[in-house]
Amino acid sequence: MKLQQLRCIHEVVKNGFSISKAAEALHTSQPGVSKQIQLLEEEVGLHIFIRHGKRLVGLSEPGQHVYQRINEVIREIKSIKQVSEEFSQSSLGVLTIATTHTQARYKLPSVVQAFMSKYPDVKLNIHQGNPTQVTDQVVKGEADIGIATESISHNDKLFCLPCYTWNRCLVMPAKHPLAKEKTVTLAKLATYPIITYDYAFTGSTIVSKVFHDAGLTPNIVLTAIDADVIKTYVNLGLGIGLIAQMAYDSKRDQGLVSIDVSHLFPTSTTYLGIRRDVFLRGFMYDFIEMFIPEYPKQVVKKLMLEQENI
Amino acid sequence: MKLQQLRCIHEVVKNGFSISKAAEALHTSQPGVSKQIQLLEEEVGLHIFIRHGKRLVGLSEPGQHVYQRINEVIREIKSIKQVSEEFSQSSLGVLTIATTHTQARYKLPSVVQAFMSKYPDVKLNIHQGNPTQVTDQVVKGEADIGIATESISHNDKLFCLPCYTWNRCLVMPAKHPLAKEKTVTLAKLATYPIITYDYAFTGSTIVSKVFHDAGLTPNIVLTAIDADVIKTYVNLGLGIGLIAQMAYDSKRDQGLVSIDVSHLFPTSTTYLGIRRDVFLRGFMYDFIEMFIPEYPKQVVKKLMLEQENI
DNA sequence: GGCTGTTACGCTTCGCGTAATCATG
DNA sequence: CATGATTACGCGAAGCGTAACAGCC
Repeated sequence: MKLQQLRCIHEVVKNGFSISKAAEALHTSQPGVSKQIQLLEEEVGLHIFIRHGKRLVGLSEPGQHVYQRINEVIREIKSIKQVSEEFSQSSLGVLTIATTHTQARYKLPSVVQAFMSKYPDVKLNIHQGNPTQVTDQVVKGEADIGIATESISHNDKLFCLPCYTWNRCLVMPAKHPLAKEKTVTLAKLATYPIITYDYAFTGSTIVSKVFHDAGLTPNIVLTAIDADVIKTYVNLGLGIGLIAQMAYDSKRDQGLVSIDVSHLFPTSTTYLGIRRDVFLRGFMYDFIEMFIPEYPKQVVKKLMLEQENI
Repeated sequence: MKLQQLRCIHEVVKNGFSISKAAEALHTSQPGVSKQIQLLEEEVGLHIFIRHGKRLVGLSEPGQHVYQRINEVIREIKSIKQVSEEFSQSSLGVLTIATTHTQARYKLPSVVQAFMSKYPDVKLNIHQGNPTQVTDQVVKGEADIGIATESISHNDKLFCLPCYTWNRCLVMPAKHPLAKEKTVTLAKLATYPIITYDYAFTGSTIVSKVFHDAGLTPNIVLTAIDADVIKTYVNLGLGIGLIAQMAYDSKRDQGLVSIDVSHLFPTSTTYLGIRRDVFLRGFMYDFIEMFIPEYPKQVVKKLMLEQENI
């Protein structure tokens, strides 16, 4: 068994079962990839891919198991390279952060700026997605650090640090009738058309649970992945926005007013998650400390060790 | 980077930093291994091994990190082969059980016998060790299944199933003064010389904790890894044995009497542990069911899935 | 017929084995 | 001087690229 064979399979799956694309990604020829896959399939004695004629269309059942392992192998290999980069004193490197729009837009910019000036040779990637995607990317090793709320802390493979707590607020045009009210109740809120995050009502998230427990059905007229889009539609008068507190800025969001609704919903906690078993480069620890000063390298290391064996 | 290079490093470390031994284990030549290691070290740009002259004597600090990753890679590769063996309908295979002497001697024999007659082509290995070693072997992938008490369930990487509960008993020669007592107290027990398991008093195990909490210091005169050895010395009159209930057999252990002391110690639970992220072959599920009929394949799978994301 | 994967073939490289050399205790 | 690691060298295999061929939509 050769590493190259595993890389081939990995890339083929990643590229939607296209051998040609995989070959390109691997900087090699199409026939080479084809051959390697066949060799591995021959060696393990089973078809990893499902083929329609000559075209690959999916993973066979054993193939799915094999692919899981291969993914882990590729991750570890990447990790080995990180170790080498770290110890060869190289200031070069890559840091990939997976996070939600709210973080990327309102919390990270200052941190990112500081980080980039301290580590000019580190390439910084920010992958955006909903909390589930963020968790996934970190688990798969596609991102080094994930920053998101709630669900990221529900995964065994991840080590999570609570960063800060926050709650929600409403945003609406200044002339909106609700803007004059002193206190908003859940019942009243449910009578207005609401625009909010699209993942807030998929699965059993906090917001949907609160309404459900109160026996109310909110009138969600529109959902979006990020607060900027939500605010845009709020400005158009399509509804009132239910967003994270930190996504409202009275200066920037002229024409909109915000009403705190932290009495209606439990506070949420934003977590930073990393894979437990991954090698962390110095600058990764540093990024964490820049983001949350309470967690310098030594503290993070200690916390991770403590969790390793209960 | 080549798999063979990783295998070389893995074997060299496993064989006490001997390139010659590693070469033998890999069925290849000494120079070949030497070369591959150099190539990898060159590629990652750092020395993985510490050398005294030409002899390898240990892992450098970066080397330790690298070695951890390599270990995982090797494990995954092994796992891929297991997948292939499983799906190619092969009845061939290897099942390695890590367990303590008590299990191996008193609980497993009937299970092993049944397993071997059902799967004559599966090679069965039993690794013996103390609970810590058992846990380690499963974590490292050197064993597929670990069966031990307590500490095995304290590891994040392992999925554990409670098997049964048990407690302790005393064994002593029939003519021993304590044999006439109706009930043994902890205080009285502490006045006699005791022979017990050697790991029962390392770390914060249940037995040592019970004595400590009572403000007593037991008089441990001798410790051994297994109950058979303990009983041998008890027979010689060197002390009374404190062993697991299931390790006493009134027929086999003629000349010894046992006194139940389950009122003095909390019950212990024996767990069966497997790595969460490993591929389990059909016969492995079957072994688990043979050992604990309450856990057939479907139940085990369901429990593992439930634990994956809380 | 355009896209995509497989087969064919030749070149180059790389891994591995043997033998010789070197360092160390 | 004996053990164990490195260097040297030659053979054979394997990976890869180009080109030609074959199945689908």
